[in-house]
Amino acid sequence: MQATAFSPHDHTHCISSAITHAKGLCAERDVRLTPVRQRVLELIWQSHKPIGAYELLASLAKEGFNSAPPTVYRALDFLSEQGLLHKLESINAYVGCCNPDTPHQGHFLLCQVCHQAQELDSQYITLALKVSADQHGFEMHHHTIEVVGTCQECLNKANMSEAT
Amino acid sequence: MQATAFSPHDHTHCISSAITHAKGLCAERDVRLTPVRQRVLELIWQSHKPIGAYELLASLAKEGFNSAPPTVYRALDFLSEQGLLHKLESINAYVGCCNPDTPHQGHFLLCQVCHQAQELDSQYITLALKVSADQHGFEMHHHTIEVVGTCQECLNKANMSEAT
DNA sequence: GTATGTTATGTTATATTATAACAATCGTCA
DNA sequence: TGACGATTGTTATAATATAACATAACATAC
Repeated sequence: MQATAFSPHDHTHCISSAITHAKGLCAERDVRLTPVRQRVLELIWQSHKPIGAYELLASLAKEGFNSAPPTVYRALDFLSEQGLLHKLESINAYVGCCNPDTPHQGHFLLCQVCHQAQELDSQYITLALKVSADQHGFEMHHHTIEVVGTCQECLNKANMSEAT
Repeated sequence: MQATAFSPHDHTHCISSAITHAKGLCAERDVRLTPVRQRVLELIWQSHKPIGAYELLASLAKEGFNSAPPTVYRALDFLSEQGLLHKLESINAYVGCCNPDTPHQGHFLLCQVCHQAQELDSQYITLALKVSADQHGFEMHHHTIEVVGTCQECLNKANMSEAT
């Protein structure tokens, strides 16, 4: 589990390592990380916040890529199938997946102030969901867990400015 | 907690009791459950499945209500503020809230086969989310928990037809 | 009971998010 | 090379949601 989204960190490193990782995975799986797919993944990782499809599309357009909606949605579909990103349903935005090796659905903390997203992978949450589903005889396929609130960094900033 | 959505039950009773309940709550809170708001709530409860805004709008139109999108979205906003319904973010659809007295966010089981939704209120899920949030110093405001899979009824049906 | 402010609704237009459908191109490999 | 599947291009449209401003209904102080 990576837990750095809300903290200062070398994000350039995040991007390049995510891309390297993605290239490796796609090679292994014998699927094609084409230029537009790779660029979309880079743009997603470059953004410090979850990014919407049409914002991606605008960036692609500036860079001379084809810029009709299907282009970006196809890339998002591909990346999603490969587990390289997650869609945040409550805000219709996309984030890179921190751990694309093992299939999973993310659990997310979304900060209302800085709009950054932190992916979690809590065993407890997964277990609690499984227990609830089992109690109802429900067979769980996938899930969406999005917690909206204020991250530690933004809470600190708020406290600082209050103290003055 | 109510756990009947996936099981056969007297749904007419669900609808009327939900409306009676809503009327009481709105009276207590001194807010107005106007005709269009009440009708939207009824339509939501009448539907056995989560229902979309434009489907509601079509029903309202047939009944002679004003039928421009703001009408239904305003009603949905009101009902949501009063805790009388939940929005299922992953499918852009709305369901009546089983327990509008106490403010909460629902946890939902969504069946891929019959498309019904079951609201849960699991203490374990809530606790697991709180623990995860606390670990990250994250102040939780609200959340979206949607589990997609197959409900017991539909699993049974599938097994039955397999057995033949 | 009427002026006034507030809440709710009507109306038009448009923003935002996403997909359908079909044509053209690219890659691969027999 | 030619045939096939995968990918991309292109046009159009579907589906979901909100902005902005006008009008009407309701509440209440005077």
